[in-house]
Amino acid sequence: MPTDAHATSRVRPADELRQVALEQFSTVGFAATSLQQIADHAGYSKSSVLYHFASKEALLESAIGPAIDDLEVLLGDFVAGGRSPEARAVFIERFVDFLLGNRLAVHTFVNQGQSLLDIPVIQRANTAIRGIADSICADDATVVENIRFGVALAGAAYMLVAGATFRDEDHQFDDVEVRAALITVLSELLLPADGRSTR
Amino acid sequence: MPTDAHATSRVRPADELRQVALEQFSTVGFAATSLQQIADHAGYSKSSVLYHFASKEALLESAIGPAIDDLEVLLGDFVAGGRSPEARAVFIERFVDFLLGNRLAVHTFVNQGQSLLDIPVIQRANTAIRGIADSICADDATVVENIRFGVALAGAAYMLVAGATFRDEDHQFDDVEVRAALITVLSELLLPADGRSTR
DNA sequence: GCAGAATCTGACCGATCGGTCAAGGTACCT
DNA sequence: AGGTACCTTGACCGATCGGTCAGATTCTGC
Repeated sequence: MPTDAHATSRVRPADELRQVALEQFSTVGFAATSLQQIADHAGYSKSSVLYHFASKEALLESAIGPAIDDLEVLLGDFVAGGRSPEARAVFIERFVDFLLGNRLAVHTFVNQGQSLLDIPVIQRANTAIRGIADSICADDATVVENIRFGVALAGAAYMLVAGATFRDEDHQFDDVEVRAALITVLSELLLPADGRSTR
Repeated sequence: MPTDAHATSRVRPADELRQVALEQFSTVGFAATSLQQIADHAGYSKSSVLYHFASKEALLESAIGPAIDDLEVLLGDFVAGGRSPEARAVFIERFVDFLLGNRLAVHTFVNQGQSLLDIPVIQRANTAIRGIADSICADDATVVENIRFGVALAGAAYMLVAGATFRDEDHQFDDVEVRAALITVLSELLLPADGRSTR
């Protein structure tokens, strides 16, 4: 018997499963999310999930892989360009847009990147993050610089998903406001300011 | 038998298990950590773990409960005191010391606080965090203010544990340096600065 | 209409999960 | 020696885990 729960759905099943899985992975955690839960949320059976994706790991890879691709492009462009304050400003804006456009994926590998080190796509993500850190902070960067960078990136990533937990339902932020605020705060942190050295 | 006056006192099993469990919970995740893993790491059997703690949840509660107690005291003192820049500066310093002294517990409920909402001690932690946010940010705080606060706290918490992942083995930070750097960065974010409003 | 590919599903597998229980070990008390 | 309170453990339980597989169903090109 066909279940018309998703019979009329024109969304491709694989995409739908990716989205549901990403929501679970980012909020509940990869290990804590079972294939059965993903299947239930998406309206499929567990077997169907494993038909579209060879394994739970492959599903994770498929869900956050594109975001890592974007991040690597972002990193490449930044490394190719200069490290002037102007270039940094452009990078910050693009980086915030990246965070907003891939918030679930970002939250997943930022929060769980250290516990999933044996998964290839996570290794790719960690490498990219380290690359960005190396690019922003010179080799002779001070501890303060490294802390500043880590606080900025991790804090920004956290605010996009978990931060919503601490807001009332009717006090949720507007994405446009969040974008502007994140750019402001990250600029304060990562751009040279009067009387402060960034390297 | 409570009193053991021998010079070399054995480590109490419950404390040892708490420590091992906390290391696992903070790095691998609560759901992803099995009682068997904890038992193996501590050199006990799974049954012994469940002898000292009624359940996996009770073990979590026992492991991060004291940190939440400290956080609540910290919050209470700050609320009782003023919100002057000087009071904020004192709070920031105490907060950083709290983070350094409870880094594993903090990392656990900051990163997983949203996925463990049904556990009492986690609810307590979330309430405390929200209380701190309300105290630092006035009701009429701008979006930028909220973002700044969230980035600061989440970023700082993340840097203490996960941040170590992105450092080479022989380039680890010194705690004294980290303390000073965190105070610097958090002060930049949360204290009123020239030409910028904090509320 | 029909063949074949694509999709979906329930039954099933070995492993592991959190948790229970009774038996045994050990140290100190009288 | 017995008693007893504390500690540790293996055997065991039902449930669920990720994953396999054969078969039923739907879709598509001819």
